[in-house]
Amino acid sequence: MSPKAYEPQSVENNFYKIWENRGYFEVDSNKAIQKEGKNFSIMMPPPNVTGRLHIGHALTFTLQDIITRYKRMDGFKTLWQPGTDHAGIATQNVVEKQLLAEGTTKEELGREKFLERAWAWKEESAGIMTDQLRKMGVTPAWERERFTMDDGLQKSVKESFVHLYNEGLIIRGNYMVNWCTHDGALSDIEVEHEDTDGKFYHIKYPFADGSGFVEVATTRPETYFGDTAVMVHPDDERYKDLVGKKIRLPLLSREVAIIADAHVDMEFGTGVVKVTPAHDQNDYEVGKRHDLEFITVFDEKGILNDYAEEFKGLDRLKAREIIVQRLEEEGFMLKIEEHKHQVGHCYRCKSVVEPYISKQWFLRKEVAAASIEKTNAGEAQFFPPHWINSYNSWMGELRDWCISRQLWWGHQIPVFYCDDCEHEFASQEENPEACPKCASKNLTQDPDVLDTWFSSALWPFSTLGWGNGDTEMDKLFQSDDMKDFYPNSLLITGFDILFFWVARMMMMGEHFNAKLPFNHIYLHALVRDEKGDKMSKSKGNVIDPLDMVNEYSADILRFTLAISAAQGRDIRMSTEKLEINRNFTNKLYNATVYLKMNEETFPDLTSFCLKTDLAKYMTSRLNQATLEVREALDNYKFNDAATIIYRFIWNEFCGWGIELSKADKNSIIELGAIFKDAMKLLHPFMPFVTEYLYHDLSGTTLENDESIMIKPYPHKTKKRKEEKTFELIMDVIVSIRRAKVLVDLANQKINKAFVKIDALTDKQKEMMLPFILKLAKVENIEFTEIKIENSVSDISDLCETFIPTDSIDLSSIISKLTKQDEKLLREIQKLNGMLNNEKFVANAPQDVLEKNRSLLADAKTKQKKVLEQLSSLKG
RNA sequence: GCUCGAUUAACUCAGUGGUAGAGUGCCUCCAUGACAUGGAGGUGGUCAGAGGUUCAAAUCCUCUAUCGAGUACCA
Repeated sequence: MSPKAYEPQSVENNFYKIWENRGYFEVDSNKAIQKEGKNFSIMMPPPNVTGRLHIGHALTFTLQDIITRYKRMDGFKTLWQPGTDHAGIATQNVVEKQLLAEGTTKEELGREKFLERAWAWKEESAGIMTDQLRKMGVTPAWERERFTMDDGLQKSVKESFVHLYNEGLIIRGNYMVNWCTHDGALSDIEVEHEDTDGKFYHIKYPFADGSGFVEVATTRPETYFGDTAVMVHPDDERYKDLVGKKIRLPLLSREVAIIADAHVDMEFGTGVVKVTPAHDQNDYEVGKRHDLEFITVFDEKGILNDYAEEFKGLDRLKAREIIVQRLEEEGFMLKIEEHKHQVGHCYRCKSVVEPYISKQWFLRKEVAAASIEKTNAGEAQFFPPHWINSYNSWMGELRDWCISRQLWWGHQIPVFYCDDCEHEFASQEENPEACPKCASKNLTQDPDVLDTWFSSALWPFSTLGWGNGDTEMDKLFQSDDMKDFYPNSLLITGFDILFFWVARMMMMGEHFNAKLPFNHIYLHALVRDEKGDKMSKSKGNVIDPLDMVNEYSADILRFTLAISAAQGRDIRMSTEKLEINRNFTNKLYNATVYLKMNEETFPDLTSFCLKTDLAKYMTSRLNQATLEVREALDNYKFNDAATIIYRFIWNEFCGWGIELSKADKNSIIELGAIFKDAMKLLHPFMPFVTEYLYHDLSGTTLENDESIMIKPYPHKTKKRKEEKTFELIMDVIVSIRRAKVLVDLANQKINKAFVKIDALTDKQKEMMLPFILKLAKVENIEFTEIKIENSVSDISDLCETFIPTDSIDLSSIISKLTKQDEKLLREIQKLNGMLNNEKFVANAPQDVLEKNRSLLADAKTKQKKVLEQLSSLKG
């Protein structure tokens, strides 16, 4: 006995295991339907091995799976490459926290032991993540799962690094970088600028000769120990004579000169600016222009050094208040203003980021030139297209990318220093034997690791074996992979990592393969809560996708995300939407129940010729839906594709197809075949329920038969001539139902109705009749060419219908209408009485007056309609 | 500051030159043999505002308003 409703929990896990065990997710699972030369590849954006899947993952992987399943069914040799990312800073922080909880630190453990811990954590976390992905029903080629630090990918990172190093595109130098006192050097985009309420400190900078002072304003007074000049604008009349004069820094014995530099904005502040070349990006440039001294005043942890004299040993931020207090005591503080400005924070640990001079490795921006050109020449296409603007504006102002990180977890930089001759060289070997210059065996590897995004940037081709050597060849990748799958057909990811990841893949992919890594780049938006707020742990409005899978089903979550995924628009997630789509799965299930009530099993649509007019009509509509779904999917309009299927199944197939079949039982077996094809259309969106119902209708089981997921996706057939007649049938039925409502006979069977349609053939009439009788609930239909008197009528788009009033008992309707008329008359009289009363009009509040007037108008309109109906019924 | 996006029915949103759409809600009716997680019929919109182009504008152009995002910068 079938259960009353579809039970996803008992289906989903079981089906997934069968699919995976049968290798359906792997490249050649659809060999039987593959067509020569049709290849499709897409790389999974590797989730970080730091935790659990969130709703954004659910969206991105759902969309990727929809396209993958579609392409696989459509005969493409399909690769969806899975994997996880080592996520340097984030993962190291997670492991450090674990150590902290155990009362130890990574320094106590040592680098080697720490890395063992990190690897153990990685194994655990990656396992959790991929299990969660399986719950979503997604189908990447799991046998090829990669990790950004596995053996092969370590090799490809070294390969690319050594290559770029030898080309002079990777350089090392002392530059001003973004420095996090917790996480070390960061790239420009790893700094989040936030509006902050700060203070503007106006400090007295006295002339060294005691002849007065200038007023200098700063937001970071703790940096003044590193001042090596004071500057004014060369055209500033106020300060022209001061240039060249000496300043004695407050509380210090050090003297600095006043210089002129056009960088100064005369309008802002006092027009006099302190210059701290070692702690400010602009001052750094000024320092170089004027050959100033670069004085660093705090160490890598942010602790003030000797230059801060009495404040030495304090954290630079904690010291600020103390310094300000001292300046006040000594009379150097002129005033303190409230000041809104932007302060950079570390995107991982939220510490205040400092501009800091440090020796780091950089990838020179020149590496991106060709990729920018090719993108603009149209070699890769963005969806939605406006993203190319953001891409260009960022690429256009690209700066050298700081790629070294002061971490242990990651790809250690493959550069070695000779302890004897100081020669520096890059090597792919793990432990090079000797210095290539002096043959010394005393070599030291650079202790830093590479920015995580460096290895991610190689992902579209490193996973295809590029630079892997023969590590795991034939298992994780094949020798033809680069030929078959590069460039990747498509990238799907969130717009928030356009710069972090997409841009970097573009430059690296182009540099190493002379082709951009993607043909299409689809950037999806953010998932928000039902009020449109961003989800965050602190707000407590996070929706856990796994909870949704358990509460509803993977199918329902996936369909909800897909039908909401309009290009370039954020998605508002709500339980209401999930419920709507749960109702949809219920509809699918009950349609199947109906079909099976009438037939035991149903053939495939392609295996026989349709006989009934209804099935021919429905197949024509299915064809239209198929056309539109394919068009939508080919353009990554997931919401449109899902909507088209939803409407076809609910409104057309269930709303009309099933209802009409009640007048022609011979059509049911054919409708079942059509429904099975609709399940194929829907399969990429709702893989489980479609698999279940497909087999249920076929009289097979997944256990004993082939899956729907490697059957051909429906193709367009042709539009059928039956559509026209069925449009008439439906119009007549709706028209008669409307007319019945007029005489209060909705849902009741009536004896007779007339239908007036111009130019109808006898054959059409014959085809139409049984459907109209059944669905309009009429005993007799007569086609007419003239208007019928003594009847209620309905004028529709394609027809006019008449229900004769002589054949039905009108007395109850007439008495009901008469009563209504009497009641309305009393109401009108009462309102008229009030409104004709001068005293009432003069004294009643305006709103009461208006309300009564509008009530009167409504009552009059209603009465008019009632009287019209009465007179038409009385004939 | 610059760039991009959004503004369409009560709500959530589709709709890139050709008679304004869907789902939900709302109103009226219905326990009818797939489904009340449902069915039937209906109500509901100066497409943010103002100009312009066009035979024709929600759609293209210009400006304005409001909201959102990114990015740069003021020491």
